[in-house]
Amino acid sequence: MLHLDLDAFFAAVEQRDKPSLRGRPVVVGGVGGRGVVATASYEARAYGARSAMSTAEARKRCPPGTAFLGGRFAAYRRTSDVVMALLRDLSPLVEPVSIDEAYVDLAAGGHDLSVDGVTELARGLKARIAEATGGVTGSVGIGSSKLMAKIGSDLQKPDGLVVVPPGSELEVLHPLPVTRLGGVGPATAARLHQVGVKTVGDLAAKSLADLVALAGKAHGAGLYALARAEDDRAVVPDREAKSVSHEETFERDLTDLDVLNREIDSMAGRVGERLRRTAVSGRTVTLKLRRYDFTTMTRSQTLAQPTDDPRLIAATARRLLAEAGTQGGLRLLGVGVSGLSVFAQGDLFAEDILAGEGEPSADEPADAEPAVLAEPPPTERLWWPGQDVRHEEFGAGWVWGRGLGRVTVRFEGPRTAPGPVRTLAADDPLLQLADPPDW
DNA sequence: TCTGGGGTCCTAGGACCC
DNA sequence: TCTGGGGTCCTAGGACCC
Repeated sequence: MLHLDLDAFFAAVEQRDKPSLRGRPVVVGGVGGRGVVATASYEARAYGARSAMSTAEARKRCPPGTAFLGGRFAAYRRTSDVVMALLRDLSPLVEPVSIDEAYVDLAAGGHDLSVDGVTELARGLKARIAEATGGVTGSVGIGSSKLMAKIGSDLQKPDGLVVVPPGSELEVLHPLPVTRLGGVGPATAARLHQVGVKTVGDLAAKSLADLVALAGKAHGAGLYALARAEDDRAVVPDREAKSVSHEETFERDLTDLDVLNREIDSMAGRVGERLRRTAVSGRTVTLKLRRYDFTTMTRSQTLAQPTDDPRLIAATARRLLAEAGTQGGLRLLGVGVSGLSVFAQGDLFAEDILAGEGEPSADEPADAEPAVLAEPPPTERLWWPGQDVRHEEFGAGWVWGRGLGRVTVRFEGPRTAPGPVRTLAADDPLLQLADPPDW
């Protein structure tokens, strides 16, 4: 198993693209009054800037001339894609953990798995990454499991390369602080320290029953196994998303319900757009709120049918906010959808709910009547339920598979104008189903 | 000018069902 | 005529990760 972790990734991309930033402290993250640091370059870390620190604190620590940047995620995404493609040249089993981190199952790539073999392979990979990205470096760890690969990549940052030879796992693992294990955060670390556990070796001396009592059933059993370097977690290349959400911390706490409701509409719009882009819908709408005193709560409601309709998501979230109240002011609101499935049921149904529940027109812009901006293009494609079809592939329509012998085509206007829904029978000529699958 | 934003997984209680 | 027992779904919160 190989683990790759790109070094100070966002800051490294900025330094690559802006030569004037090279060799200087760079901090990427929120630059507003309530921002936090996403990535600090190694030069900025020398002054004590760290990820997750408030940007205000980082400004105090870093000298004049430090660059504080808001971040250019499209550039980071492009660079990440280049790196992930290099990893996929090594093996079909690549699991991106985040934009700057991935596991690679080298065994599935048919490589020489000797220590010398994988060391050479990693050297070549690092060189290709630096070349293809214009100088972004990564730290590589290789071992007999995800655990050991990740521990290895962490051992020699930045620009590191550590191979943990099979058989030496416990030797490497046991002297390390427990906090190096994934899943041991501040809360678990504090509890472990209370019972005298500081290193992974200390952890390995605890009984399974002790750890389950301390950390719960699943977590306790997980710690027990990791302390023994027992880890058979597989590389999973394509994880399906389980939820989609958007949240926002305001520059100043907000109290006005009208203002907050407009924020909800905007966030529901973004969530709905992302659901549609990935051709999924969800049944559970969750409102997250953080009050003036940083207390955080969630309120959720599960609908009878999955939806991707921003209006229904917003109406549900608004109701949850009205029930929760805004007393004292809110510093954050978030809107999320979970319980995802691959088909969109019932935008007609959603219309019914919106129309049937009180003040619909008060919530709706005056020009809400759906606009058909374009007829569907003459199709040369076969569509069937469940098929993943991208917007640009067929112009103005969206296709949703329902698996019930019909296909819903949604005609989309500009981003702000949801279109009507037309349900087509399986034999509708629009679909040109030459060879209908067995629905 | 304390404390982001996007996620995942787990736990626990109550409702409900057979 | 003391108190069953699983299973699933829903909701809320917490811990954790990058």
